[in-house]
Amino acid sequence: MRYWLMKSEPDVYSIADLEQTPEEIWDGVRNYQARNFLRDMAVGDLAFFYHSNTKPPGIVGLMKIIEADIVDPTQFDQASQYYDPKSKPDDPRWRTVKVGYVETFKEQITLETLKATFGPEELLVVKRGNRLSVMPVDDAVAVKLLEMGQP
DNA sequence: GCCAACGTTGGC
DNA sequence: GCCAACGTTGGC
Repeated sequence: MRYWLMKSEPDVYSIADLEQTPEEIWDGVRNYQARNFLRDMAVGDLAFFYHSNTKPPGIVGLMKIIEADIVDPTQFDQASQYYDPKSKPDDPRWRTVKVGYVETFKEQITLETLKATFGPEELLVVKRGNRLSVMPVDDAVAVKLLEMGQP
């Protein structure tokens, strides 16, 4: 079982939205490195939900991978902002996962706290200029994050 | 609103 | 295939 971190702008999609659903296809990722990480995910993996482009940014909760290797439907939807005319239905370019809500942390772990606790080599999200929206999290770091989120 | 840090595009 | 220009992400 592996741990991951996945970013979303809460104005677009927040952990409160996921809690209401409470499962969702994680669509709209259009970056090859992030897609490759999505491809490596397996059912049962846990992922930290990170709110980006908000004040303050940080980890707000936990979700689990409930279905792996899903074709992202938005790539064929011309009405979607994620529509990709170069992707062919018989050879979809963008695959993703379905996530399920697990919990919202009592307190958000802010980016400021993350930077104070972890180095960029431990946790990629604290690295300056990092734009990757999906990334792996080491077991040891994940265990610490879970402790921080569940005081 | 600014701008660093990329990723993508397109001319050559 | 190179690389300048452009666009986007996302913290500040």
